Amino acid sequence: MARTPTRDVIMSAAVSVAAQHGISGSSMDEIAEQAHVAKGSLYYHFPSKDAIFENVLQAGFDRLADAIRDARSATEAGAALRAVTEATLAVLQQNPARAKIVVSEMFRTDRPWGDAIAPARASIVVLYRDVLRDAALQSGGTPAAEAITETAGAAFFGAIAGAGLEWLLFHPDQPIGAVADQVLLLARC
Amino acid sequence: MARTPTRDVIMSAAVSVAAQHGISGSSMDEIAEQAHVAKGSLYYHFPSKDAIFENVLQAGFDRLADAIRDARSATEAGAALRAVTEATLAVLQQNPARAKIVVSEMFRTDRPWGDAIAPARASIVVLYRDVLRDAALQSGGTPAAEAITETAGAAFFGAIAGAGLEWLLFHPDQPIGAVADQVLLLARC
DNA sequence: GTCTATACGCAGATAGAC
DNA sequence: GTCTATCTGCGTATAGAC
Repeated sequence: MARTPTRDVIMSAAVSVAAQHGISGSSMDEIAEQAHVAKGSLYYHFPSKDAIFENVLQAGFDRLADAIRDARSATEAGAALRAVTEATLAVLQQNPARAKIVVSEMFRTDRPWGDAIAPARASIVVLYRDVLRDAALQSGGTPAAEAITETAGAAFFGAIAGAGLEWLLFHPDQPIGAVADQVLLLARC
Repeated sequence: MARTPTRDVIMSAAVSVAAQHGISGSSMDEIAEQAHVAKGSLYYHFPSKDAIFENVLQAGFDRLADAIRDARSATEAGAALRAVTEATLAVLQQNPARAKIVVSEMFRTDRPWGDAIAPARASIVVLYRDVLRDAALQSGGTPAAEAITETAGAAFFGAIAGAGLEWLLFHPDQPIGAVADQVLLLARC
């Protein structure tokens, strides 16, 4: 079996540690231990602790964006809302540790790496907004697509994230479809 | 004017500092500076840093729960969904610094004070669930109220929180009613 | 590329005067 | 109740051998 590059091992370890203690609460000592490398080696692959988590978040946002795009394009228009919801939940489920970090960093603007990841973050909100716009057009144009803003996109993301974390943290035995039902239930009240 | 008790000054300062740097990133030195007291005085009013934030979060959760209950009971059944949404947004807007902390701690289970605030957190999710159940009964019993679980409550909270933070952080000029519209738009797609 | 050893500052917490 | 002074450990980051 091909050996995983040390750089990736370090990033995985960082995700795992940060899921437990938060990013600020994660020490380079613990990341090194979890990655089975010496602390000094971390600084060969990354210039600083901040750089590690900048890369972690960038990768997490990119993966989420890819999942949304895939679900949106691989689905007939009428079912896009459910497809995107389930695709997002699947990404969260696939790596719950990373999910906790990505979700909790989605609305933090005060990080050293804030400027670097802002575009990736913003594009995710826009993607969710566009999915909602598609659905509005599909259902006869009410509300008007232009009336749907990034704020609604953030609400959609928040709904999936809230349900997803409740699921993974407190009711992990629920099937993913049932969780999606609870999210989409907001769309029917 | 009556002087604010030092204990409250410290808690306000802690909120303000944590909104900028996160809880782990907040130092007792900076909290003391912001509160205009010496660091030693913090330890007269609280036994530890953790204790300060346990109290901050408990108070934040309690205030949110009160707002939800008030909005729910002061409204005729048909408008409860909007009333609760706007009431929640108003709480966030009234103290954005506290809002950031409360929202970001809603789905963290790994804190020293986790057990202490878990009941308050859980009761908020249940409150949102019950508001959704009310709305389902109101609109003719579809879906069945029993089919609406805490997961939907968490989704509802997440939707409001996501929209609210997007609003306060990136589009603070929007009127609160417009933000509520974007949240409730999820309910109409 | 990976290691060990170490420099250096900062954070949480305590002691004790006033 | 509030202050100043101080202890102590931990955390990031660097130096340099292998």
